[in-house]
Amino acid sequence: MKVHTGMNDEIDIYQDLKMRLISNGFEHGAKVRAEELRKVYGCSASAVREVLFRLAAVGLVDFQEQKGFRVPMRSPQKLIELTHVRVLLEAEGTAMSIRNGGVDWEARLTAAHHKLSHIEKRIHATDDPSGLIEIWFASEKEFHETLISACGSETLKQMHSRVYAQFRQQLMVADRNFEFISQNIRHHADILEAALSGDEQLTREKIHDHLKRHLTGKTMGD
Amino acid sequence: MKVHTGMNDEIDIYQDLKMRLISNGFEHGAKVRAEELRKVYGCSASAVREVLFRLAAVGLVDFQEQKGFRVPMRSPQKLIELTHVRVLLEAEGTAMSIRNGGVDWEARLTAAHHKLSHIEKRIHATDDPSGLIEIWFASEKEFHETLISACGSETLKQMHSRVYAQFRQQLMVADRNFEFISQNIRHHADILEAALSGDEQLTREKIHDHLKRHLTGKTMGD
DNA sequence: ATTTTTAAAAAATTCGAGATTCTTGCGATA
DNA sequence: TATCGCAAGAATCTCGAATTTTTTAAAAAT
Repeated sequence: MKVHTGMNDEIDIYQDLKMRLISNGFEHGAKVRAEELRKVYGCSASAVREVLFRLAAVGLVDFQEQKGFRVPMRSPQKLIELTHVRVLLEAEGTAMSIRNGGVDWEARLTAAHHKLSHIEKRIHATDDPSGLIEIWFASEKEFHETLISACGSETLKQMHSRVYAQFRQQLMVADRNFEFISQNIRHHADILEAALSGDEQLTREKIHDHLKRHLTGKTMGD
Repeated sequence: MKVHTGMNDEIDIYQDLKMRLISNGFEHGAKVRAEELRKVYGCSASAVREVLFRLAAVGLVDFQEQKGFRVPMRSPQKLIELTHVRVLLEAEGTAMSIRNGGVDWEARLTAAHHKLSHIEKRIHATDDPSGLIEIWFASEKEFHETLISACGSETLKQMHSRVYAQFRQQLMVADRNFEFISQNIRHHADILEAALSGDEQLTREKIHDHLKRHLTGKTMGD
């Protein structure tokens, strides 16, 4: 039997750092020093270094020879680019899912939407949604991943996963009032409806509509 | 003054390994042991390990926790998936280049095509094109990268670069007779012509036509 | 004969110290 | 006063040994 020592495995370090990076637990543009994180995780600098390399692979930290690691800067331009590629992949993947998915996929999509919708209504109803943000993040991710889950292309899914993570990282998540939430409820319902109707083109449009406010360069609010 | 010691910098290791991986210098599915490559490059295993992590970022090696690195297996399915995503990104990027590129881009594209066309004609004319393969690879890459070079999205270009490398890795390059070359000459010319005409939709189709034989699951020959 | 256990070998990972490279601040020179 | 050079300090990178995990092989048990 394994004893819980308080030390963390590398996977935990990876997941923990990934979460911190995506949920803006670091200042954008700040250095990420392996030597400092070493103390936090109770391991050597090399171990952290490796994890950082793996995170750089996903694009969540930037790596530069002899300069170490940095949290990517936030920029309207980058958000636009990521949104653009995300829509491209997500619309294509969803269209493929519609063709290949069948009842099983429709069931999973409905389930994912049900959960997401539930959270969003709770957020919409309350004054202080801060405690629900984490759950909402997870549900949103699951819904959008379910959309493309039956596309049949691991390559496309991996690609989407990377873009999605970087997209998230570019958004500001701190102290916002979730004004967009009622709009989002509508969007997600529209996407679900279009997908279940089997109308590929309509679904593509709904996905595009859902994300198009991030293509203007004006919004950094979610 | 620096003395040439025969030791290689990490960047050299990276480039060298990348080339070996793309040009099928390893057996597919084979393990890539840092401990073995250490001797080849005259450095420690950790240094190689880091390089391998960076290559795993591009998808040229697979990494698994506690299992080390492996050359990705070749499979018709994977080639189809990579081709699909590649067409998606390349068609989109080229369409954007057509909109944003201007004369400068057209000039660069014409130049890239000129070089590529030159090589392809030489290959078409000779009996033993083996000495020209490397140059052809580089020219083909440059042409396709030039297509999307004016798209204005670093994100899209990076994504494409990854997919392109993996796509290449999936192809068999050994001892083939370049029967496809005359077909390719036509394809590349068609793409150039469509792009210069400013017809986005036509260009998308020509790019798709160029790569569609890899979408059938029957071709592994280039 | 097949499965399970156990032990040895091999491989992958971690570690901390030493080497290298970059950054910073002070002083010399123009 | 501004620019350049230099040195001290800090950060990054490299290394080979030590540790942990996986794999292999042989022996024991069913």
